[in-house]
Formats: sequence, structure tokens, C-alpha cells
Amino acid sequence: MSRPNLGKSSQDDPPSSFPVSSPTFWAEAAKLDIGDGGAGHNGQPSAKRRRLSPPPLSLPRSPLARMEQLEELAALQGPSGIPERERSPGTTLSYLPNRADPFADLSSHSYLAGAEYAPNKFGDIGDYMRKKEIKVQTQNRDIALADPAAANLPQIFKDLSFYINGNTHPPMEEIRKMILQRGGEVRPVLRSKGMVKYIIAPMLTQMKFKQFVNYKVVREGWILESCKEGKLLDWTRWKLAVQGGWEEEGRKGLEGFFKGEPTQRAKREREEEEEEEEEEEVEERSAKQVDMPGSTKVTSPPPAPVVSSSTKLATPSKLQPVDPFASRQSPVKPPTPKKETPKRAETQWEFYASKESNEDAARLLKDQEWRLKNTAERGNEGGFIDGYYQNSRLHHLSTWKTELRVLVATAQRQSEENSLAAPAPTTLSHLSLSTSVLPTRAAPVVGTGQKYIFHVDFDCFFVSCGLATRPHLCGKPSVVCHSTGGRMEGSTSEIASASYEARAKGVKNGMSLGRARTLVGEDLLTIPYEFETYKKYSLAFYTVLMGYADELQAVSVDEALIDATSAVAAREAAPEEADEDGAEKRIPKRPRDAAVEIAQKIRDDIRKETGCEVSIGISHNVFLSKLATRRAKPAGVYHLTTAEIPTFLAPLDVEDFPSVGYSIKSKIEEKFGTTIAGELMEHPKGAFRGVLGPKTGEMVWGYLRGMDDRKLEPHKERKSISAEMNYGIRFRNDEQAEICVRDLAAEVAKRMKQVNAKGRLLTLKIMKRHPEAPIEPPKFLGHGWCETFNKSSSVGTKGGGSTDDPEILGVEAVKLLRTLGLDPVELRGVGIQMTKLDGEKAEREAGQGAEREPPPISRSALPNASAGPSRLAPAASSDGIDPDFLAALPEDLQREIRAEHARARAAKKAPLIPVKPTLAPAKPLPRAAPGRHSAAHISKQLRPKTKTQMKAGQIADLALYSAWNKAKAGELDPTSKIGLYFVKDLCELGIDPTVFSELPSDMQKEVITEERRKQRQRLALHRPADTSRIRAKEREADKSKGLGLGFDRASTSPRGSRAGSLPVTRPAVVRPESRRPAMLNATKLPDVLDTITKWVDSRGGKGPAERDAKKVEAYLVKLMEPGVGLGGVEAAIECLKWLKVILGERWKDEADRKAGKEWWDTWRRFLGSVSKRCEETMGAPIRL
DNA sequence: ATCCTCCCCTAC
DNA sequence: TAAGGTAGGGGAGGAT
Ligand SMILES: Nc1ccn([C@H]2C[C@H](O)[C@@H](COP(=O)(O)OP(=O)(O)OP(=O)(O)O)O2)c(=O)n1
Ligand SMILES: [Mg+2]
Repeated sequence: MSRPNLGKSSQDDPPSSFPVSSPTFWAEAAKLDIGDGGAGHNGQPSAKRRRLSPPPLSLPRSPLARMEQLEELAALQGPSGIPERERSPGTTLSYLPNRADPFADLSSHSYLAGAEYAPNKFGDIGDYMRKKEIKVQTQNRDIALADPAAANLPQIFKDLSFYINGNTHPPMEEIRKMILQRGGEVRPVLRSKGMVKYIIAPMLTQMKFKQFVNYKVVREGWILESCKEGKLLDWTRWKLAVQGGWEEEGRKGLEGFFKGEPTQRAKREREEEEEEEEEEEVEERSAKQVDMPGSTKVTSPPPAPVVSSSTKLATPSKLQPVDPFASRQSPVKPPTPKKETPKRAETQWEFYASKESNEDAARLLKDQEWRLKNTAERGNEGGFIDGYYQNSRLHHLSTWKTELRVLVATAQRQSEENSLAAPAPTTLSHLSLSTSVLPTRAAPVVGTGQKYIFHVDFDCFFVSCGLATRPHLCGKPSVVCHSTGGRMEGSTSEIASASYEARAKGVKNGMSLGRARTLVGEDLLTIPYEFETYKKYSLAFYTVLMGYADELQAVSVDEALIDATSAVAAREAAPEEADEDGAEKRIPKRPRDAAVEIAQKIRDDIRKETGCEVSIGISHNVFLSKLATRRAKPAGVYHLTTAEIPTFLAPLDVEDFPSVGYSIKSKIEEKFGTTIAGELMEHPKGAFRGVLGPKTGEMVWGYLRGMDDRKLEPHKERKSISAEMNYGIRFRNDEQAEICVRDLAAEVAKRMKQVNAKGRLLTLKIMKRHPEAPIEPPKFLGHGWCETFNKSSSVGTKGGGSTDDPEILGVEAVKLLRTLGLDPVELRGVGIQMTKLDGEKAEREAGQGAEREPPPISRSALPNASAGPSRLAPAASSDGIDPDFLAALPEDLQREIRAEHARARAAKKAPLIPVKPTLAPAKPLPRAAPGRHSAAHISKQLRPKTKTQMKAGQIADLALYSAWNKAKAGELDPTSKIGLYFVKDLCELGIDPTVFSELPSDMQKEVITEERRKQRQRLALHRPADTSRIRAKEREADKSKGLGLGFDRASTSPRGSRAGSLPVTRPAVVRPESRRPAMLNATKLPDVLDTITKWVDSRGGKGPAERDAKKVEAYLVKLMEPGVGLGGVEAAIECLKWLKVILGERWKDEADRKAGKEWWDTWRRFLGSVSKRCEETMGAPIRL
């Protein structure tokens, strides 16, 4: 109600006064889009939950598919199938050791990675018994089990009963499958009373030994080899011997396990019943041999296992002083070493035979040269660490997420500031509203009270980005990964993203390329990573979303949640555009769904900006929206309404729920006997809390009912900063390990400095090869099956202060490493995490002021605090960075950039671009008056830099983009060359060298040509050539194009469009109840320009109404306020330029008429006011 | 109860 | 050959 108003503008809103930027503009704009550009695609906005296309493939995860697979399996298994009671009928086939089974698992901290690490990408596996881990591959379980090819397998295990225990390799699930497929039976629980069966286990501890004494305990190798040979081999060759109490290795070995067991058991009488039931059932089976001597002393046929009964962390580095990289035999090596030819059902052999060390890797590792280049043995000396992170997709995903959260927070804050502290921008949009509403982010719903949460997610993001420049690959199965997999037979390169065509054949994100090849064949195409592209598209994506969001939460680089309640409400309030495309036979359509219409509009916008498809799930809370997205994919929208929630959820498996993974699913299954949502409804909340803990229990219970009260979370301060490397870690001695740890500490220190944080607690995380794991894991240079060790210690300055000193961190980390006393040869991963951060206020801001109000404060804290022009001189900042430019950036980035420069200076590198005054601006515009930093100059720094950026839409122009892309160029030596071009020249053309360097050479050439052309164009007094065309363009792009900051009009309109000569003539009726999304302020410029256009057009042949002119003038002047930041100046200039264009078009020869003169007078008045204000606040007049 | 420490788990 | 990172929620169990 009490929205701060601009100046004296009136509250009332006479019809004559142009309703500047009312929410209905959205509707208007939308109408245009649909009728105009939107005609291209078969956009049929209404009809909620209508997908544009039916699911092209049955997703393995869909309940339906699962059911079918189950049925197949049941048929396949025949009589020897799993006993009925083991799971309630129709549920998943998960085979997990029963929690009630005291011997279920013993592994302490083992970190198991499946064979090629693919079988279970180490994330699918989880802890089963409390802190223990039983890693089981479940990802492809259903599919694999349902494999019809298995029908022909020899039934070598017929009538035999097995129990699988511990962390087997391959995973329990794989072994189980092999047994089941060959007629055997696998028991989920070990019966204490005399059932005869074999126990398959990788190792035997003292404790286990006692319990297993009456069974035949055999290594996995027996099963593997028997399967391979197609006959039952003599089990004694794989008889398992006792290994000492390795359980002591972990922090909490068996103790915790055994201690907790009875309790758990007591809790669940029901389970006990089940067990007994099962016992009976099992009894009848083979009742024969029950020998299995007590003293199993490894009879081992194959190479006697080297099984070092490593009670502790033995330090056998001395044990093999010779060639640590010689491929040692695995403890139990199947006699048949060769083989790996994957075929059909046996495809799994590819990773079944994983007890063997990866000979390829082992061979390569013997080569000193090769090791230097491909492992971390020299730390970062050879650039390994840097190169690693540069190429790590997961590293990038993580980094981007953090960065995006900061950016979103900044945008939110600016939006609020604009709305409150600096009322101008919002005034423009709200003044005309008689009942203006404070843009509180709480977004009080006006209309129905219904909240609309949109979950927006790119379809196969990396692939989609890659296809942008490879249209010829569209429609084909393709994946993004490092390897081209050209000749390599079984590449272990991981697939980051698979196209939907590839998914149709079973390929999944995270799968190895080799495996994908077996699924798809030669047709599978690989696309290289393009990290810059992803970032760019992501920014375009976020920028579009901001235009619709009351709230925005960054989920990942390709995914976000928005509260679009206001946008939907506005749409509902302006339904008339339904008649746009008359051709549409939308007569019988259901009542239109404004949410879906908005979603389609968002999809259109994003498609325009990026050429990529996104899918959108809509519902009233986060949980449901995410689920809806799954239904929406690919390339669709799904609105999950309240009425259909029960139906929608009932058939789902809890594992389908976001934030419910393997571990939670397992606990639920164990407790309730099912994981199907519908079947779990009957259980009380308390039961869930009991099994899962209070929070998690409550959460799951709520999810089952579609309840989720989480809010879109704002960015919070970081609580930890870490870096780890669990790839390519192969040391030969302590020194190498220590160097690596030290360098990793430096990496962490660097990351801390980047955000100006310091920490007090350092935690070292080490992964060490599990004693039972092969020396070289199947995954090339991967970490394989490991145990992990954490150790932390306080660091910091004497007084207990926090630190970010690489030396201190390095020394401390190395100290911790030594404390652990691990064999360096066995290390497979290292990580360093800093917590107890202070960073924020304290010392951190010492030299640059507090964080609250970045722009003004940082400015005043700079050397030239006075408001004079000198402050804006290029070299004014000690950093060589224009203070205003800096000030306009998010504070974190300000810090980051400063830190970057400080670091670089310290390193005494070649002059950094930003440091060198002549090169300081990314775009040293020739026409910028030398010696004085005009606003125009500032603008230049924010100009688009490359053609490819333009491709992603003008979004690239946003200050935020520059910010995100930050000082990268600053690290380049201006005299260095990229391809055929000097970095310096690139900068003069406004091309970001970093981006440029990643382009293929032919595209580089193209970019250069284009930019040179544009530069010439700029030099030649720029004047809009074809304004009408441009205007049409602008309108077409509308808010989607959250930019418009570019000077170069021509470049603003990437593609042609019909001459949209007809501007919207009549401002839509203002509806008091509709609101404009609060966040729109962050990307308001296009709307403002649009508004201005409408303003002019709306007057018909008349001159401007003074009331409106005043509003606009005040708005423009307000934009110059320091608090608004650089974007304000930029925006004001754009507005003036735009108005000039409009007037030029409409009132060509000015004094043509009285009205024309009035308009031009008004324009000059605006210019004068703005320029004056600019001079006052920025120290220089503006130039157009 | 509530906090703290040390993990596990989840997601992309 | 390949680049299996990382932040943050929260549970378990001990200290207060
Ligand atoms: N194991 C994974 C999963 C994802 N990603 C990257 C590549 C993906 O393109 C991007 C987004 O992940 P999504 O889960 O959204 O998957 P996609 O976008 O590829 O497919 P879709 O969203 O259509 O299911 O993250 C990755 O590198 N490794
Ligand atoms: Mg996606």
C-alpha cells in the first residue's frame, strides 16, 4: 500500500495518463508473441498438463515400466524365483541384506566403487546399515534382470542356495543376478539354523567367521568363473580364509554395528515374523553338505591371495619398493584373465571381471613420462590440478551452482532496493496502479491464493548446448563426454548427458561411454564439452526466468525453481489474447490454464535465446513441481494440480522422490516392506520418524501426501569451501603425496581468497584403496573401491584467528596426512575442506567497507572518495578496475576480482589487462573521450563481447554476465596469442579472449570478421538504420530478452522478423489486483523500453502528457542514483536512445507538427536532466 | 533439550 | 586413454 512513490506523481490514475509498465503489458506482449513470432511453433498454450508430445520412450524409472519388468522377471525366474514374502508382491526386486541380519555387512568405511565404477556410480550406493555401507548396484537392476537373453543360460546353480555378504565385487546385485539367471537361489537373510547354503563374500573377519562356520564361504570369483565357464566349478578353489579384524580400520568398526543391532531388531517384531516364515521355506532346500571346516586357511588355487590381514593401516609401502605400479594380482584372481568381450546378456562381464587390475592403466603407469602428465604425482607442478578442475564437469557444476546462487541473490537484492530504497524503477511500473502493492518477496498472492511453483529444467542440457552448433546431429543418439571413443573398445569416459535418442536405448547420464557403445552401437555420437557455452546459456536461461519470478532459486546450471504466482495471476487477469491465432480451433478446449500458458511462454523465450528446449513442471510446492517436470520431459509442460495428486503419487516409488535416494529407500523397504508410495500411506508419521529420523521421517511422510512446506531458499552464506581430487591419484612415495596435498591446500586457499573467506578448521579426506580392491580399478585412473579417512585440525593464526594462507593450510594438511600414516601407494583420493569460516565482516572488509551496500560503500572506500570526476578516471582504482564497474558487480565478485588482481600482481605476471589503463576496459571504445570516464565508457565495458555470446541472446550484455565471466581475461597476457590473434587485439574488438580461445578456428575467424565489421560500424557515427525492423525485433523478444544494454542496435536483432509495424495501441486495462513480478526489476530494461514505445504510440498524434513525461523523467533521473548502480546509468542511456529512435521514426522531422515538437522537447528535457544528474553523480555527462 | 562433531547422503 | 566435485541437510551419539 505504501509504496514509495516517485516525486509528486499522483496516486490516482486518470485514463489519460499512460499506465506505464503495468502488468498487463505482459499480457500484451504475450499476445504479440503468440500471434506473431509464436506462430512458428505449434504452440497451444492452453490445456493444462497437455504435453506437446507423448513420452517417446518408456522411461525405466516409470512405475509402469518397472511393473512390466517385474512381470518379465517373474516369468523368467520360474520356480526358483524369490520367495514371495521377501517383498510384498509387485514391489521392486531389491535384494538387500536384511537389516535384521546381524551379519549383513561389516565393511567399515569402505568406499566401494563398482567395477568400472559404472555399475554403481558410487552415488547410487549407499549406507545400508547405519554407518556401514553395503554397496549394491541397483541402478539397472530391473532391466538387467529382465533381460530375456538370460533365458538361455545354463542352469548351473539349480537347487543351490546362496547368501551374499559384504561388499562383494562385483556388487551383490550383479552376483545375485548371475545366480538367479542360472537357476540358483539367493537368500536375503542368513539363517542361523542349519540351512545348507553357500555364502559368497569377499572377505571374512573373525567375527564373521564364527557365524559362518557352518557354511561354505566362497569368494565371488567362484560365481564369476562358473558363469563364465558355463559350469559349476569346484568351490574350494575360492574358499575364503579368515582375515584379521580389519573392522578396526574404520573409526567405528563392528562395535557400533553390533551395538545397534539388537535395538533395531527389537523395534521390529514384524520382521522377525518374516524371518521365521522364510526359514521354513528355506529349510526344504538342499539339505546336504554342512561341512565347511572351521579353520578356513585359504586353500586358494589361484594365486594365493596377498590378503594382507591389514589390521591397521599397514604401511606396506616398503613391501613393494620395486615397482609400485606393477599390476599386482588381485587377491583372488579368476583363472581366466582375458575376456572382456561384452555381449548381450553377458555384457555385464565387462565389469564382472573386475577383480583384476586394469592392465591398461597399470601398463601406462609404469611409464614415468606418462605418469607425470596424467597423474597427480607432482601435485600442480605440471598443471595437473588446474587441468583437472578445468576439465571436470562435476567441478563445474558445483562451481556454477554456487556462483548462480550469488547472482540470484544479488538480483533479488537489487530488485528490492530498486523497489524500496530507490523507488524510481518500480514507480514507473506501479505508479499507475491505484492499489500498488509492495513488492515484498513473500509475494502475497492476490487472486486465488494459489501459489505457482515452476520447476524449469533443460532437456539433456549439455547435449542440447552441443547441438546448437551441430544441427546435423539432431535426432541422433549422442552423448557429451571427454572421450571420442573412436577406437577405444571400452572407454571408461563418463557420459555427462545423453540425448533422448540415446536414452531410448538405455544410455543414462553418468554411464561410461564403453557401456553406452554396447547399448547403442557405432551410431552413438560423441560431443565434446563446451563449458563456456553451458555457462552462457545458463545465464540466458536465468535471465529469462527472472522476468517471471517473484522468487527464484538456482538449483543447478540448467535447472531452477521459480515462484511465478504473480505472472500467472497477471495472465489470468488478461485472458483476451486467446483469440490471437484464429486458425486455432480451441473452442472446445478445457478452461485455459494460465500457468501452462506462462510456462509455454517461458519455454518459447528460452528457445529463442538458446535454441534449447526446457521442460517445466508446475505445482503448488517444490516437491510436486519437481515431480511434474519428470512427467513433462522432454520438451513439455506438466501442471500437477491438487486434484490429481493422490493418483499421481500412488504408483511412484519413493526413490523417485527428490532427495530420497538409495539409503532412505532401503530403510523404508525394510521397515514397511514396500517402497511404493500408495502402499506406504497407511503408516503413521511416527513410524517414518522412527526409521528415518525426525526431519527425514516427517519429510517423507509429507511427500507421500504431496506435502512440502519448503520455501524457495535464498542464498545463504557459505559454510565450507573445499577441493578434492579422487581421480588420477597415484603416488609412489610420501613426498609425492605430500606435494599433492600441499598443492591442493593451495587450491583451497585460492578459492577462499576468491570469496574473501577464512577458516579455522581444516579437514583432510583421504581415500585409500580397499585391501580387497584391485590395484587398478576398472575405471581408468579412477579411485575404485576405497576406504576413506577423515581427520581435522584447527588452523589459523596464533590468536585463533581464521586463515586462508596456503602455507599454513598446506603444512597443516600434510601434517594430518602424516598422522594418518597411510601407504602413499595406496592413496586414491585426497580432499581438503575448510569450515568455521568467518570471512564476512571482520577483517575481510577491512580495506573496502562493509557489504551491505556495495555500490556506494565500496566507492567511498576507494582511494578517491570524493565525488569528483577524478574518481572515475581509468586508473583511479588501485586495482586498475573502474570503480563503478566494480561497484556494480555483486559484492562477492567484487572481492573475487580484487583478489584475482592482487594475486596476479603478487605473481608478477605480465601486465594484466585490467591493470593496464589503456587496456582496462574490455572494450576500449575509440569514441570514449580520453581522460574522462563517461558513462558511455562504462557502458562499453558491459557490451557484448563475442558473437557467440550474442547467440545466447543479448543477455550476455548484462552486467551480471560480465561479472560472472569476471576477470578471466585479466589472467591473459595481452601480448599472448590465441590462434592467429593477439589477445590485445581481441580485447580491442571487445572479444573475450577466454571465450574466443575455446572456439574452433573457423569460428574464430568468423567472429573476428564480424566484430571488425561491427567496430567499423560503431566508429561510423552510429545511427539506427532500420528502426522499425529493430522495434519489431525487440518486441518479439520482449521480456525474454532480458537485456537490451547493447549499443549496437543491429546486433540486437539476431534474426529477421516481420515488420511489426503495429504497435500495441491501447494500453490494457489496468487491473489493480494483478502484480508485476517483483524480480522483474532485475531485468526490466526491455520492458521499460517497451513501455516507452507504448507510451509514444498510445498518444496517437498527440504530444506527451505532462504527467507521464514527469514520471518518466523522474524515473530516468532516479536511475542515476548511486544506489541503483551502474545498471541504472546504462538503462537511462538506453532509454534515451530508444526514445530517440522511436521519435525519429514517428516524428521524423521534428517540428513537423506541434505534437512532434513537444515530443522532441520532452526528449531533450530528459537528456538534459539525465545528463545533469549523471554529471553530478558520476562526474561526467552522458554521451549518446 | 540443545549443542557439537563427525560423518552419510543427495543432487546436479 | 580422462578429468569420480562439492555444499548443505541432517542423523547418531556424545558433551553440556
Ligand atoms: N551424472 C551427471 C548428471 C548430470 N550432469 C550434467 C550434464 C547434464 O546435462 C546436466 C544437467 O543434469 P540433468 O540431470 O538435468 O540431466 P540432463 O539435463 O542432461 O537431462 P534431463 O534434464 O533432460 O533429464 O548436468 C553430469 O555431468 N553428470
Ligand atoms: Mg536437465
